[in-house]
Amino acid sequence: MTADLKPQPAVSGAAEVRLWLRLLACTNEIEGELRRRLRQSFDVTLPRFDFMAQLDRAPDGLTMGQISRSMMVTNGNVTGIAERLAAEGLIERRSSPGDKRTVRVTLTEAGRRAFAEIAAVHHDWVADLFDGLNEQERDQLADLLARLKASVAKHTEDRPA
Amino acid sequence: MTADLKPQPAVSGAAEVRLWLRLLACTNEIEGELRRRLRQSFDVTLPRFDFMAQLDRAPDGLTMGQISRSMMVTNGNVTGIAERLAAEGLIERRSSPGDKRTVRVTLTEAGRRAFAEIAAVHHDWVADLFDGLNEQERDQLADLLARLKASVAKHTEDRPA
DNA sequence: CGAAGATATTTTAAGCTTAAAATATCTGCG
DNA sequence: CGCAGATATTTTAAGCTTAAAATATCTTCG
Repeated sequence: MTADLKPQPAVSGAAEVRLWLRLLACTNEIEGELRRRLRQSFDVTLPRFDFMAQLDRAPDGLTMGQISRSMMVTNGNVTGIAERLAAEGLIERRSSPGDKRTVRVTLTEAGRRAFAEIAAVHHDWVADLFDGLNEQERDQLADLLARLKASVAKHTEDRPA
Repeated sequence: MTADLKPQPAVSGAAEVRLWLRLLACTNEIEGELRRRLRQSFDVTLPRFDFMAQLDRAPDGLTMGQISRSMMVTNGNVTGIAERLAAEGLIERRSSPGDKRTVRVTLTEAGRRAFAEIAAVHHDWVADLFDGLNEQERDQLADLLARLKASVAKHTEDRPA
C-alpha cells in the first residue's frame, strides 16, 4: 500500500531480517553462556533462577499468575518450574486464605540464601559479557531496544490479554 | 582485580543486568510473535522454518552437522526437526556416497515451494515489527549488536569447539 | 439463593533443546 | 593390514515451552 511513498530495497524486508537474525544470535549466545555457567557452577537452570529472582523482590510472595506474567511465559509453564523448585525445598506454595483459587509462592530460607549466592556471581558474569560496550554504548543500546519494543508492541498489543 | 582502576556503581553489574533483561525481553517478544504468526498462518514452527531457510540457500544441500552449526544448536536437536520435516515431505535425507557417516539433506520441490511462500510473508512481518526504527537507528543497533557479540565472544571463545 | 460467566491454576499433548552416551564410519599410523 | 583415535550422527533422559482443555473457585446479577 505504501509502495510509491516509501521506496524499498530490491527484496522487501531483507535488511530487517538480517538485523533480526543478528539480534537473535546475540541474545541466544548470551543466554546459552549464562545457562551453561549456571548449570556448571550451581546446577540450576535459567528458568529456575529467573523464577527465584521474581520472588526475591517480593518479600510477601507472589501468586502463580503474577509470576507467569512477570516472566512473560504461560501459566502452565510456571507450574512445572514451581514443582521442581518446591521439590528442591527452595520455594513454598500455600493456598491463599482469601481466594482459594490462588496460590501464594514464597522463597524458603534456603531458597533465599541460594538465590543470593547465585545472583552475585550472575551479576558479575553479565557485566563481563557486556564489558566490550562502554557506558555510552550501553545507554544507546538500551534506548534502541526500548524503541524497538515499542515498535513491536504497536503490532502485537491487539492480542488476547 | 581491576577494582581500583575502574570504579563501579554500588551494586556490581546491576545496570548490565537491566540491559541484558531488556535485550532478552525484546528478543523474546519478537520471537514469540513470529512463532505465533507462523503457526497460525502456515502451521509451521520457527525451528522448522529456520531449518528450511538454511537449505534454501544451499542448492546442493547440507549435512546435518552443517545445519546444526549454522542454526547454532546441538546435533541432536536437528535430528528431531529433520525427522518431522521429512515426515511432512519437505526435505529429503540421503546418505552421502563418499562418506557413509554424513547425511546430505535437501529441500524437496514441495519444501522449496512452501519455504518461498512463507519467507515472503516472514520478511514483511519482520519489516513491520522493526518499522519504529529508522534506517540510521537500525544501522546503529546492528553495530552495537556486532560489538556486543564480539564482547561476548572474548569470554566464550575458549569452549570446546 | 443459584446459575452463568469470569478468574486462577493445573493438566495434557506435542514439540524444542541440551548434555551425555551410544553407534557407525573414516583416517592415519605402525 | 589393523587398530586407535577422530568425526558424523543418533539416541536418551531431563527439562522447558506452548496452546488448549480441564478443574476449581469466585463473583455477579436476577
